[in-house]
Amino acid sequence: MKIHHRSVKVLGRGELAKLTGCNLETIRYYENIGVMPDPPRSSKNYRVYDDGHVARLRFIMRARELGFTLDEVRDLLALVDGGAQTCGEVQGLANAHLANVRAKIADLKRIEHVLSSTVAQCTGDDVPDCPVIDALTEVA
Amino acid sequence: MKIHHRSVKVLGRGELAKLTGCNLETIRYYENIGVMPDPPRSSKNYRVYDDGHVARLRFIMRARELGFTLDEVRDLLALVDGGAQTCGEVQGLANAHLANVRAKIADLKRIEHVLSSTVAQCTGDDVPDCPVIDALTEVA
DNA sequence: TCTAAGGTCTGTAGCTGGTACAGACTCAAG
DNA sequence: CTTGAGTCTGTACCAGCTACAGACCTTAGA
Repeated sequence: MKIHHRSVKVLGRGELAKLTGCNLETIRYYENIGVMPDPPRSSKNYRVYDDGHVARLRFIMRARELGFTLDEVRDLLALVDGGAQTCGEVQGLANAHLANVRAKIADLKRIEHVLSSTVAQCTGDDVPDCPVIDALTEVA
Repeated sequence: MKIHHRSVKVLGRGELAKLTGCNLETIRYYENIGVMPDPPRSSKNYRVYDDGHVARLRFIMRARELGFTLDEVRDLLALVDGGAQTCGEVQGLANAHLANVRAKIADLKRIEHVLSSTVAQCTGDDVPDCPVIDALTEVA
């Protein structure tokens, strides 16, 4: 798998995984669900990747790091692949996702508030009475 | 299923669901995974619940609302069931969970920051160039 | 040249936390 | 008696991976 061809490095699946930090099996999964293209195969049916695959996988991984779902990633990629994406369209997707992220933050902050204020009432002693249990048990 | 017995109301699965707001199927799921006990059965094999089941299901639902995983719920219930829980033990579990919640908030805030500052650079025009795509594409 | 270690191939099962549906049975009201 | 609603079971499905079995292939060392 160390073949050079017109300065385009050709990679096996393991090398792509190592290069991108992506899990080996995840690459195959992304191909199955169609966010990564089915790569060409060697004579012995081994997947053969190039720079384009590296770039696309990195794109996907960055989008995932930013919390985009794979469906959202698909939408982003569809725009990019179409070659006719506009800043406005992409901005729309990103803003929709941003709204989700902000909603999750709000949820978690609410949870954090309830938890921390309840735990703050704990004595931490070896006694059975506990404000946390009370909060979970009490009839709202 | 409207039988009264020494002032202990007996409930069917649908009534338990309605009373707690829990999904019907979720109740069975909780029994399968062991966070809810297998209830006694009627002569025709129907599940029969009482006040104790209502209280336990509410406990579970409140813990879930506070973001405890079902594993964490199991731990909380094990302490309560043991009857020998101490405030210190419960506090430990709650604090561990609180740390997870805070970590998630921090992650999401980081994401929110990256996303919002990138989207802010968008013109939103019908042009193909887009700062969001650039951020996802650029070689880090 | 042989062999052993590693990479790759496929399909499939597992994880969390549910949700949903099919087909059989049962119960209550009209 | 019939009809509609409730319940029973097992099973499949969702996201987003991860892991493993068993077969094949490649490469390095002896």
